[in-house]
Amino acid sequence: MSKAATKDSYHHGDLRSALIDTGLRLLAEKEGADISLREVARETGVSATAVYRHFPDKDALLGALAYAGYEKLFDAQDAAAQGQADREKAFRAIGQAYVHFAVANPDLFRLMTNCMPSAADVESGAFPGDNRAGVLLREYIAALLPNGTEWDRGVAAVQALALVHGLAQLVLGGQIPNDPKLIDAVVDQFGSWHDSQT
Amino acid sequence: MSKAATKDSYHHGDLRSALIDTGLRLLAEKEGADISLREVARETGVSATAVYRHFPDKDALLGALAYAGYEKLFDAQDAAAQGQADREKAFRAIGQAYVHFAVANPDLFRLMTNCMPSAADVESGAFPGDNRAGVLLREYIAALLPNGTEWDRGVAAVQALALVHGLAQLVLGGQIPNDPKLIDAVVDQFGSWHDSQT
DNA sequence: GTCGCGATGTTTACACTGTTTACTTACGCA
DNA sequence: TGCGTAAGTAAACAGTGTAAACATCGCGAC
Repeated sequence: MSKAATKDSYHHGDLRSALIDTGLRLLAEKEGADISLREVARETGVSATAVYRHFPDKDALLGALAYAGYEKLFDAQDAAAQGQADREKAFRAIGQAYVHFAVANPDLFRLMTNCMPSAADVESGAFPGDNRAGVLLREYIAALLPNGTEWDRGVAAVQALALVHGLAQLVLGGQIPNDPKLIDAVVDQFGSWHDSQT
Repeated sequence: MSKAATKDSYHHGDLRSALIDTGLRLLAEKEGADISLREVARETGVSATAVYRHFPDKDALLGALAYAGYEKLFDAQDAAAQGQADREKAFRAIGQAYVHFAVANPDLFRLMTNCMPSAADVESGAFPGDNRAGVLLREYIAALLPNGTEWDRGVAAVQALALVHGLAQLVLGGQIPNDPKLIDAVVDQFGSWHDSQT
């Protein structure tokens, strides 16, 4: 943002974020078709090789798009959790927000799952692992299983992640109808299972 | 199989299945890299355009590979269910077999999820929806929820699918350690949840 | 002020991809 | 025996990711 707004000059000003912006736009516009480095450059009004001044290769560009996608996802999850009365409802809202985000941004979400940060990435700080959703997940599970071992809590966390992620994937693939009531019911029942275990 | 074994002649004999074989082989060999039509043809010892006599385009070839993958997956699930004492254990074995298959064949599994048969495909008969795993899933859920409505059973089925599919995806992506004990525990606990609800 | 250097662009080129078109081969049936 | 057609080929085209060499601007040191 420091040297932006000089888009007509030889030097672009802030090409890196401009490329990310058009990348996100193309992902939102072109349903199903995957994105090409040259197209992102062309649509930004810049030569293809200019991209290489800001990203080592195409994967890095896609990774940056995925990163931006995760930030949008976390924002949506935060917003969904904000309005909830208690922690349990917030927890469920976060899970539902995950699926709804995937449905609303199918291509971006698919890209995100392809470039998903591994546990190593998060620990090394390359990805923002300290997002509010992750914190809430840990908090919620700790509260649900106060007497549970670390192992039990880990299993519960994995279950929550897998359920929500698999649900999103299946809805996107058309194996499960995109029915908000069904999605909410699946997530809600997962919560009540853990309730019944306390 | 009818006119095979004449691989040295101008006409290949059974090129279609030969292409599928090398496609599966390449998927198993090249970790992470995606497959190219030309490479499949080259590796089969045939020109690239010969592929088009058997598949309308690349997507169709990949679809055939995915189809073959599903058959292997269903076989693995059948085998896993076979040795189990009761239906409940068979149910869990099927779920675990799903994840283990994904871990053992990561690239094939990724391809399968990209070319996943939609509900419409299965109903139209394009994909074998009558696999033993699907039947067992329905049977098992019907037995678990004898008094449940159709809706309840649908929710339970979606939960089972989403949990197992999401688990496979997360393990493949490295977000969850590839720990068989963890995988089994996650699937097992899902079963005990439903047990506690009956 | 101006000068030069490094960051940021561009053009050109290469190997590779999926796909179309036109041509060739050989199998099976009349 | 001959021929139609299914099943192969080679050549060409547009598009891709990327490397190499060249051009342009911005900013700090003299």
